[in-house]
Amino acid sequence: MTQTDDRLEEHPASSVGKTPRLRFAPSPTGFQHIGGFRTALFSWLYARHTGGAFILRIEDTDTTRTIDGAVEDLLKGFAWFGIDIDEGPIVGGPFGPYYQTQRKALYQQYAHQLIASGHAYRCFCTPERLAEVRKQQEAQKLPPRYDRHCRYLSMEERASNDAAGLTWTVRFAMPLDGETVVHDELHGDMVFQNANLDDMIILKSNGLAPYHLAHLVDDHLMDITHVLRGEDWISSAPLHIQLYKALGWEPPLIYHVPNILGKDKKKLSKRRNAPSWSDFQREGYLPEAVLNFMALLGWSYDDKTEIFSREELIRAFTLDRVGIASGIYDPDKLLWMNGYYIRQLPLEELVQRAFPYMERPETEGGLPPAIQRPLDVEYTTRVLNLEHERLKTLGEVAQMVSFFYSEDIEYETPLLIQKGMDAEKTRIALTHARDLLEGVEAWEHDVMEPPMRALATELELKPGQLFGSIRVAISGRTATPPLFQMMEVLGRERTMQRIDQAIARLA
RNA sequence: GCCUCGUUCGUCUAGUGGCCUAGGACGCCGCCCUUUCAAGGCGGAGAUCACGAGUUCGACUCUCGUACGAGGUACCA
Repeated sequence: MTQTDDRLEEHPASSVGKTPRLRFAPSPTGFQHIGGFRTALFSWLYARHTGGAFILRIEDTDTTRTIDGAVEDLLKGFAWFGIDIDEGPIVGGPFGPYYQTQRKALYQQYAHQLIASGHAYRCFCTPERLAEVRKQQEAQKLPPRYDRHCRYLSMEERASNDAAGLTWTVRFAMPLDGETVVHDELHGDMVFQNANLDDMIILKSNGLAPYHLAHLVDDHLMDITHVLRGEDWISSAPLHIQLYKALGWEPPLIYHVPNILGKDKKKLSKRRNAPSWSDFQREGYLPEAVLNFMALLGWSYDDKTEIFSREELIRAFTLDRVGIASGIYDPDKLLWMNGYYIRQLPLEELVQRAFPYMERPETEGGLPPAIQRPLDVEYTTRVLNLEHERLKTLGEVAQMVSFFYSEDIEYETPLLIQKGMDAEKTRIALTHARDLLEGVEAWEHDVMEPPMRALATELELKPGQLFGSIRVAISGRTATPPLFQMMEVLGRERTMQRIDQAIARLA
């Protein structure tokens, strides 16, 4: 037998050569962070790359932790990123339902099948007893594991427990010796000694299945070919392999993708250190930029390309280029990439996309107050044209352009006085500038600039000294777009008014 | 503690035995452009490829060990 044949045998026929079907299966216990979306993105990209299907399944079997609105938030996030779902809640599909709580009977059926075949058993231990066992094991520095008490119960004992009305769970009877090999497409073979493995619960006393059984039954029934999940699942993979074996099913191809870590090098967590998709949206990140950034977290195309549109990503994405080492999420690089994407936006589109951020009420998100509404599209286009390459997020737009819209600008008077100047010299310089501008025939930046430069020379000032004062006078700040373009957009009347106000301040 | 996975510039990464005196990007620094701030251009610092053995004519690339980090160790996913 050739080596190729061996590999084929390792890889179940059910998953090789078939149209790929990949799923993302989150539990609705909170918002989904960038790490979760990244894993979903890889599955989606591969499905789109191959013409396969992307399925969303909600793993809501832990009813105590389910949070209202989590699924809606997730769906909105997918929509924001442009990740479309072929089968799942709302869209439906031939393998539904796509909520695990609605598939309860299925898990029970297979749990009982496993009991019947001797691969699982009923466990009557109370949580109290389990806690006690664990405590003792810890005291003896033994690995905490179920002591398999109920695995060896006699028929009579089970009958009497039933008669006493004791509740029970179902546990998987792990092989006591030998080893389990988990074949992972990214990591290769991972070998586990069965003696180190636990008899895990595969059916809870409330009749619902925990992840281990539920996801596996669903993946099989939904004909999933490739399973991508976080590497934090590696340690339970041998259980899953044994489960597949006991059920007589071929496992799908398994890919444990690296986790995304926070600055603290800990796994990104919903409650601790991870932003949600809506945080990015609120702060004015472009979904295509965040998508591009996420794709590069644990995947790379080559040694230089890193800007990918959604379509380019689909074309370029393959699973063999997914990495195995977890990486730290770097907000600085995302910020840079977002600025890059903003700069690439056609001006009209920037205006359109920046509008919501300029119009939003000041109470929202603790961001700067809205500027006067309704906004004039033509005027705003001219304003944003000047700020375009200065923007890193859309969220900072309102703040940056506010002086173009408000009648009263605020600043500290000393800001007007440039290096090497004093109040009187500044006042005189501004007065000269005022008079010159008054007589300018066309209010256009390239018309105003030459005489103003000449004025600076005449007054024996450096351009920066004269222009710096005017800059503060008309904007109230020291960092702005180019002065004369700013004046042109601001208009003659307002510019003159502000210079007059500055002169008055210095008097 | 035990089990498992991982380890290339601060960060994301390229690299599959000789193309590597290790390439790109973000960030950082400098110069140029310039009325400010950006953007852009150019250049720089920054990795003894975690460490130690071994295999080999030759190792970032293969093997083993060690260290460190992370994940798991629930009737959570």
